[in-house]
Amino acid sequence: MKRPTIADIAREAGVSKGAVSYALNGQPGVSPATRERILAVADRLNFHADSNARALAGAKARVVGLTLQRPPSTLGIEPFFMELISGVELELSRQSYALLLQMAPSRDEELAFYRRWFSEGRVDGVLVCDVRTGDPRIAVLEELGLPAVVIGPPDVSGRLPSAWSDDAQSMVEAVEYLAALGHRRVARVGGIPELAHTAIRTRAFTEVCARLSLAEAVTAPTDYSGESGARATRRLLTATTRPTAIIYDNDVMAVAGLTVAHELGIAVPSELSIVAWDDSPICRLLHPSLTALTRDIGGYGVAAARMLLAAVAGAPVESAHGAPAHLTPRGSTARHPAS
Amino acid sequence: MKRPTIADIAREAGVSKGAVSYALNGQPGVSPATRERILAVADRLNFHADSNARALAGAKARVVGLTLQRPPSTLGIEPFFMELISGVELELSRQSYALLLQMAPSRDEELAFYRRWFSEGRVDGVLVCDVRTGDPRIAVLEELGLPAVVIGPPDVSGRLPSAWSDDAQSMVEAVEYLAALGHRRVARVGGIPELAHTAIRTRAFTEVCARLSLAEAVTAPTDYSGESGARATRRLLTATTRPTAIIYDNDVMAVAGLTVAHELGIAVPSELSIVAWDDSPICRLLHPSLTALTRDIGGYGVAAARMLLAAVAGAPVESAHGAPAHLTPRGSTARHPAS
DNA sequence: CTGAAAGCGCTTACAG
DNA sequence: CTGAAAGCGCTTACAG
Repeated sequence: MKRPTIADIAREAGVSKGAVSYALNGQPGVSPATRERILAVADRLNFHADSNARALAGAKARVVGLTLQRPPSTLGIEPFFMELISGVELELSRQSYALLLQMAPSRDEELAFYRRWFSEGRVDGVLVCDVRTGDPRIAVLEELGLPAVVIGPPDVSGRLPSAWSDDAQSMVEAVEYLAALGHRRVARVGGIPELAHTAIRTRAFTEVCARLSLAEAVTAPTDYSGESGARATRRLLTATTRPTAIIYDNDVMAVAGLTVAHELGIAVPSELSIVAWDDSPICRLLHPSLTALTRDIGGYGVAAARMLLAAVAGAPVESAHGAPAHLTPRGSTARHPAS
Repeated sequence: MKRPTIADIAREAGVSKGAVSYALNGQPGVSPATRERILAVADRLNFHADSNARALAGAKARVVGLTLQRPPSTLGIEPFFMELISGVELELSRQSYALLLQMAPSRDEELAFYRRWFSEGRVDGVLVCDVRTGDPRIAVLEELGLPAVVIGPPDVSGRLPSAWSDDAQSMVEAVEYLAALGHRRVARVGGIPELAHTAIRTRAFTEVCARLSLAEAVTAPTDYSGESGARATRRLLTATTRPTAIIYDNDVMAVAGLTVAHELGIAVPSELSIVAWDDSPICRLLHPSLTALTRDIGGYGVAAARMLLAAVAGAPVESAHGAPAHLTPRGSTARHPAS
């Protein structure tokens, strides 16, 4: 099937190719009558400008890139990223942009993809996830001058704008809630320690526990997988003095934690309270349903995409703070000692 | 930052642009010595050919597209698709291809994306998911002549090659297993009825139940969400004669079903056996762990991507059958009446 | 084996 | 307001 070009349209409409381009892109330079005639022909021929030709001629590629670092063996993507991508897509579609998705086995390869995309002129900008302290990607992106938005805390995003919310505040809310329920030994099953937002949560957790004079605030590190969450929970619950409440850095691990408690014969919530950071349908479906720190993850995606497209368009873009995760109390938390 | 072009390389290496192109693409037309010199320069300048220019000049865009139909409100992507996408990416990366991911609110918009991608010259081919009987996308893709591979049963893929496995056989395996455990009233919480593979499973379920003289084989339709799975389970378990075993068309609904059973005070597996179609880490983590129909979803993605790239390269491609899902017995199934 | 040139389908100054 | 032309960075016949 032959695709129509602006030359076809120009011929049909009896104008020059330049006029067609101006009309199609809403640029001045053609009279309203001519414009309308051109658009009618384009519509009739079901014309869509070749994106390669447009990009080559200096217009935007109308594509942004997103890389996800994950070992090649890992199957699937965490719920967090699924929601994030949904949100990103929502905003991109709205502005007729497409998303190039790339899984990278390592941080180095992630960097290589950014460089390659830049060299190949494939993307107009990129989204950056899972930022670590001193993440080399920030400097490289700044150096390349490729528009980019960081989905993560602003203090590690360098001069790049970031979209995130205040994790420290949410952590304080969760711990204060547990303390108000009478818990004195609160533990945490944390995310990947190297990630910047994990560090922020850890610091906040330690500080608020100290401020409330709770027992030593233990954070068990994990890789975010259900398996590692289960292992960490087992270790915490079989220690000599076990915690009466555990905060999990994601919902997958909280589900695993609930199962481990069952398995050890520890009743939730009467003997153990559980809080999941990030809410998901499964938190509501379980029995007991999980108390969660709820946030609009898709909203992060929408915001980040919007900021990125603004940056691509050359507008000055500032970091945006979304609403912090807020506590949604459900059946997995209760007073301690349970009354 | 200025990106190097083949002109820069040609100048540095003291050859023509044509020679650079031939050398870079492994084409004949340059002597080994010249080729090596050119490649060395390209490497030193960290050169990557502009993909827009390449595609415009008639080479491949090195991008394939994948659309996912989902209502705009839906957050997240089902585990099945995450695994599938992981597999697709794995193979695409291997061949230096990128993936354009697009969520479409409706079937019509999905079609519009295919057409647009084709017109814009954005993709070399597309992957097609969630095929229905008489799906209009098949005919459109055949008409456009855009290389495409269907991830779904071959009997609805028209002349397009498909990657899938025999769902009927797996369904038979699951029902025979339950019958062997003594179950006579087996129900099913099925997926979206319009999808071709759902229809195949439903037919197989009905047939095998009849063959084994089991009670009327009821399939409750759902939209694959945990919520709809929970509702369907509640209905089945509160009917006058309730089933003693339920097969769920995905893991999310099986988890929801287990929770509903708990909630109604029906013990799993002693009073109710549960089988999940598609296995996932959560099936193993739950208590009891879920008996599942396990299949290599990522493998479908790998196979489909490989077939698509072969088709893009102009090779004849035949539909491929992967290994069918096989039963992985775990704690959620037992003899009935439980001994 | 190599070089010079046309052409892919656009966009965008530049003249009229 | 419009047309003719250059140019984006490649690939690929076509001559030498």
